[in-house]
Amino acid sequence: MTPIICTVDAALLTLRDEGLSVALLKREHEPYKGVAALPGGYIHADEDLCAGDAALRVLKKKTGIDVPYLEQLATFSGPARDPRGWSVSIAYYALVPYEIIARAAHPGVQLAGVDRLHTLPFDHRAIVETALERLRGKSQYSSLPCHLAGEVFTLPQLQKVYEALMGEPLNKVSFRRKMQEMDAIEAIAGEMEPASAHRPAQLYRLKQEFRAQLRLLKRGL
Amino acid sequence: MTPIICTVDAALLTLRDEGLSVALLKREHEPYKGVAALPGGYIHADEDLCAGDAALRVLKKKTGIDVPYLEQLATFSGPARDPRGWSVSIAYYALVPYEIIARAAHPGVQLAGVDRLHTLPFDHRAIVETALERLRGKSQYSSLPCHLAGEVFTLPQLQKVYEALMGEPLNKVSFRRKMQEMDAIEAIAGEMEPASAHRPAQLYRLKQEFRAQLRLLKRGL
DNA sequence: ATAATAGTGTCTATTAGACACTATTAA
DNA sequence: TTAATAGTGTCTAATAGACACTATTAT
Repeated sequence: MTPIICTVDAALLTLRDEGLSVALLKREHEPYKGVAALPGGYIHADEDLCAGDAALRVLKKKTGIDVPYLEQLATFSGPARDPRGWSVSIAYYALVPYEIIARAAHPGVQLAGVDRLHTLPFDHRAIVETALERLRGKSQYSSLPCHLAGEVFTLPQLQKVYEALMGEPLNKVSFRRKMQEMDAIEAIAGEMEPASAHRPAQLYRLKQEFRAQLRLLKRGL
Repeated sequence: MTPIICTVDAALLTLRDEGLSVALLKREHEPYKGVAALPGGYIHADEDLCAGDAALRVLKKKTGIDVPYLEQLATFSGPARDPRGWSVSIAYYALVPYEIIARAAHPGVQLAGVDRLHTLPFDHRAIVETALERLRGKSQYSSLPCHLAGEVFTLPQLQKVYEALMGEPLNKVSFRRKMQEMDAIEAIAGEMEPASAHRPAQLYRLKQEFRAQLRLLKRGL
């Protein structure tokens, strides 16, 4: 009896001007050697303390990035998804502000717009779709999108992030009321865009205690 | 290098008068032989088409029940959760109307109220807690609780199910408006409780198309 | 001053909840 | 008829959105 193959895969998502994008890497080994795919790899039973650690290790090794937000997505499994045999992939998604990718990503990391994805090997397409569903769903009623907005951000910037994820414009007054009610971000003394010909916006950051845990709204946006 | 142990575990949840309960079974083998635990077992690479199939197979075999609603919960993993070695458990939760359990469950199936759980082996406690969080969270804005309400049910019964899950009384008018807006259940010609000394209630059932897929509300209950 | 965007006050529309009323059954 | 619960109409409260206004910057 051949053992089951245990791997992790991660959809590393970021928001650029071109829209939401996912990080792809050319595979170094068979199967699908040379094909762009999600970063992934075997669980190392001798060093990983859980599958999430394996995902962090793989992401750091293959993309160069210490991802600030990682969440388990779902586990994909079956006899046919990997040509090597019956396999389990514990899939994660990571949210990373684009500024971190621009600064730290390995040269081989490609960003592909999620709305015009080429075919991906294995069931990586399904993993990306599931990640988008999760991200868009949780954006309706949580602080999750803050993780795409950068270390510090203004409310107009954050609103644009939410709008990009929800796919529709939001009311400015309502958005600000909701952000206040959510109580997940805090103003920083100091302002931004002093080089711009208009009133500068207040800077905010995600409160420390909500970097790992989400803050939920009683009623959505 | 020892291979990673791949298993599935399931929290089979049902709603009785005593409240939300989870199905436990005395373990037939080591480790923890004789201890009450969640139904679970190895993935069988030669017969299971995915981990969800393994969960259905294990539940049918060990509890006697063909569960009508099964959803993947999360995957638990690590070197210490199982004394046999580095292991992965793909955890599921099942929702089953109590009438089905009363009719079909094997004699060995115990139901334990989730609010006064004894210690459970492995990380089964964490699995149950995660299932409850998921169930209660989704109950706020989806048709999920309908799966605990039986094959056919009345609106007052369904409201009691939602109230049990949300832990608070709901406004009758608002609840009915939301159920109508959700459009996941349909009235059945015929009525119920003709043996009762009051006006009989209209019977409803979950629409066919929402047995496998959830229906979501734009704004929660 | 003007242009540009940030931020807020306030009115209106929508949605949720309270409450009371009618409906239908058995005894 | 009464008692009991189902189901609904309608008023009030709470929430969300529209819109306009003030604020602050560079030119």
